[in-house]
Amino acid sequence: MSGKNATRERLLDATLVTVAEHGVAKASARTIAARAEVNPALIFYHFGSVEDLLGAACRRGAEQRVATHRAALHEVESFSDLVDVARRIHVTEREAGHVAVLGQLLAGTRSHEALAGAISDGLGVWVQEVEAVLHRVFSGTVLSGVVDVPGLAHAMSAAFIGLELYEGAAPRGAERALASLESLAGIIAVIDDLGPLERRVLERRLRSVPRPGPAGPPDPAEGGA
Amino acid sequence: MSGKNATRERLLDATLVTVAEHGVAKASARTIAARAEVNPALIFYHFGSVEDLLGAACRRGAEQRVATHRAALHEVESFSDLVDVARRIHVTEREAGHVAVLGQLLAGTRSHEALAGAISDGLGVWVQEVEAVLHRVFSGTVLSGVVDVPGLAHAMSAAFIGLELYEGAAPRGAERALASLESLAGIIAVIDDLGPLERRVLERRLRSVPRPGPAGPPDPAEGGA
DNA sequence: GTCTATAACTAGATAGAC
DNA sequence: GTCTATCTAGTTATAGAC
Repeated sequence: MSGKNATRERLLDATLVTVAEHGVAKASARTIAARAEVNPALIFYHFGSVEDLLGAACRRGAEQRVATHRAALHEVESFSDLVDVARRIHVTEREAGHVAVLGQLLAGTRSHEALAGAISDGLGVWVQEVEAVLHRVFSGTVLSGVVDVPGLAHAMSAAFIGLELYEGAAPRGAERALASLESLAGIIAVIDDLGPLERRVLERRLRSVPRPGPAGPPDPAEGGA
Repeated sequence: MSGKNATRERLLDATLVTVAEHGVAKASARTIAARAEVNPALIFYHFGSVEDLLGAACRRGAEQRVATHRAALHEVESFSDLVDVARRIHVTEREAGHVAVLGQLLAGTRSHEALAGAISDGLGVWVQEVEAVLHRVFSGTVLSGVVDVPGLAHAMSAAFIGLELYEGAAPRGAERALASLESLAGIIAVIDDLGPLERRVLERRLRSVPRPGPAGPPDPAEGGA
């Protein structure tokens, strides 16, 4: 596993770094190859096209980043914990621009439609992890069964990516956005810590809220993995 | 005001359409000029560079889209209304990809850093509108004063842009994300409709939640307009 | 004020040498 | 399996005609 794999790995890593640092617009065969210190033609030899390389790097990157934070995510037990971990992930990934890679590729999908599948898969890795966390966070609370957890996992993942892109243009605004989530976490904590009496009242009232329906079929692209 | 302005307008409109339909990657001087049925050189004559044209189109587009939905936003009186309007905006803008333009340019910022100012301004137009709506929605509720409204306006705007980008790769996922917000709106409605007794209890408990601090300085870029 | 012609460069992709 | 040389097409931008 020296020759071929080494070049492949170098190219995949170089792609992620290039997209993270300079955006998908500058992620050409030449710039990526230069960063990998490899001949540009090898991109087409190993991956067929720049687009396919981007797709492969996307899946790899999502796995890598989620793996980095999986331990922290597994320790989340409350919504406050979640906001806390979100902030730490934000800080960790901000500098390197790792999460923004998904945003970059998401934007690139409009011109390179074949990327959609890879991106959907990459996003799925995050969504799945977030969903598991949310299930844990809401189980046993008054909100269990009322909140559409899988849907919320999608919403939070999309929102986080929006935030990471936002960061690039208006860091102060992104910071304030994240800070506001902390006040939300505080509110949810209060609701969750109500006494048994108030809790009973709230539970009864919440029955009027329409329950989330079944999931429905997934996106065509994200079926695979 | 026939000649010059007509060409300028044509170019601005063509830019928005091109970015919305094919993404910022395909928004070259040639493709934009072709869509405007104008000579590519006129872009450099009127705007100096493609980047500056993108910036000008961004500000214009933000104003245009917010103006389209301003009336609906002004009628929002509750969180359920807001989710409802958000969904209608989503449906209206989805096809044309108008909101995703901001996402596209946000992604483009990493390679064209001079764009940051224009994008921050464009985002500011949305954030300001959302902030006004949120103030109205939360005023008089138990959550008034507890929620960091300006921060939340930033967060919701960023989240919405993330969602519109998401739509491009995984429409089904974006749909589920939006649907989950409706269950959240239902929960907030319940909390807001509590009887005076429970309301009093909740209010007292919420005092323990740290109040949002003052705003702090805005982003360097979004100071101007 | 408007546009043509063109320069200087970079893109993706391939054929074929080694 | 790896890389050089090269082709075609598309990129920004400008100089100068009208």
